[in-house]
Amino acid sequence: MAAVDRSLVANLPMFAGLSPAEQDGLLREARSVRYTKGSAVFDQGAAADRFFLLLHGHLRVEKTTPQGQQSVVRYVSAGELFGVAQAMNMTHYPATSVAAVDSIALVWPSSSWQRLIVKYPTLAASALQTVGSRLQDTQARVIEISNEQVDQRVAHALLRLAKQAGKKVDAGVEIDFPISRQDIAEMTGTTLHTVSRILSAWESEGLVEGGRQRIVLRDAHRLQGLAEGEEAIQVRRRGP
Amino acid sequence: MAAVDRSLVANLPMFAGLSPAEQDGLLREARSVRYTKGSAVFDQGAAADRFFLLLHGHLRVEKTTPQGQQSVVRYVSAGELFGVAQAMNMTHYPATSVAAVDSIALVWPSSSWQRLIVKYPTLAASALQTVGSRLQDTQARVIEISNEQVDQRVAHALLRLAKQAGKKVDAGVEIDFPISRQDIAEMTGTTLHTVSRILSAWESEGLVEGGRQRIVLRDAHRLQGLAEGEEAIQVRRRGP
DNA sequence: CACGAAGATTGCGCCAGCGCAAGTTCGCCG
DNA sequence: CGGCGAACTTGCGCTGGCGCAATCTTCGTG
Repeated sequence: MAAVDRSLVANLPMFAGLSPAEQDGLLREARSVRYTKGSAVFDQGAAADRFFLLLHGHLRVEKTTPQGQQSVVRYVSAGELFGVAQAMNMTHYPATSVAAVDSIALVWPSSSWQRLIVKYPTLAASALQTVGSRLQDTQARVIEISNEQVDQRVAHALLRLAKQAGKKVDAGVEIDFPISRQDIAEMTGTTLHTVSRILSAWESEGLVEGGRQRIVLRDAHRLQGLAEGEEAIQVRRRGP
Repeated sequence: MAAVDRSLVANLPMFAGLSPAEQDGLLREARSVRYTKGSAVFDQGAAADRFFLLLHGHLRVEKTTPQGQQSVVRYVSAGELFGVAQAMNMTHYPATSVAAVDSIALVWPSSSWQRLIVKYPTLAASALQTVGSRLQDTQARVIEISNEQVDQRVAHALLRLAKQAGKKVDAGVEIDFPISRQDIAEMTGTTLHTVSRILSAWESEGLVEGGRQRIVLRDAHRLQGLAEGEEAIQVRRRGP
């Protein structure tokens, strides 16, 4: 747990409004922790005694119902605040966060939150903005799931993932962490089987390229079209 | 636009941490505005130049996609902050708010937000909490829509509405504002037809009592059971 | 290098719930 | 008080996509 270097965070919006001295002050209260792929940063229902800033890696946030149904709520990318349950007056984490790849996060004790937001008002603003944009995303998802066909939703999900964690490769844009068909199903409110069928179809059309826990978008533009409701290139009906 | 009496708001959590003098100070910057049933408090896409506290009434918040699909995002009840888009760094309102009944709200200019949260830190905390619990609700909805059957979702929606805006009447608990089958359909991601069928079935079982834009829950307990996945009392299959 | 386990694919049958369409009731307004 | 429109109800047929189940592929591990 060496001191965290300012340069790692100085260009994040959250730190932008702070002087170097303030940045150091805020960092001094944090520890830096590594999480290996597959390990949980915190579990749904656990006491919300810490909050985090992801420095490196990707997390999958998932929620399980009392009946055992699981859903992927979102993915967290580097630079994002997360685990701020305490700030919303919740005593326990509402979901589980799992490292999708080896990751590093800054960790503060929740008990410092009140004191810190007084000292560094940017923090409250950042939190509000983080939570706000998450709310927007989630509402967008509700509307998608309510109004769109499964293939449109999968297209939307892939495009969003690519935007958030896309890495340019020869073949197109690859999603930069391992993600299974099951994960995509849980993001889009469908089943692993249906996702698999859809991706297979798209693969044979050259829209995407799949692999085990791997997806490359080869034609983001046509996917965008699908997401917006254009008919897939498919069995053509007999015309009049 | 008479001065707002402190007594109207003193018992709201948002004002609880403030001295009477501070309460007055905050109120002095607000105007009180009436909205007649059916009128819009603000429109989706409009500049977010004001934020609000609902004093009396109920609002329906709805969102329309570019393709024209509409969804009911939530209902706002008295005592809640709303229209705080500006606080999340959004320049425009992401949804439309319509008065479901004649309503009264306190209105502050968004431009004062920054100054006010410095002067009254409770305000930032309230906003964060408001947005946070909204996020929780919305995520819960995603999971419901993803994993539950339509009748379960409708049951959940009714129970939530009753909890939030239920009025005790002889026959049970009535939802305290006009709400159409269409509205419920838009909340649960289904069609008006399906909602109508479900409510008719429930009515004939004595679970609810309906009317034009009116719903009374007669047996919240059994509805709760349905919401949690118990089989409806229905055509019994031949046993083995 | 062989094996096991997790992930992915694919065929088949079925049904919840949507779309369409026709009718009914309610409440309001002239 | 009568007529109109909005809200609601209901029947019918069709289909998207789910559930099940069997098989294949890939990767990690001993």
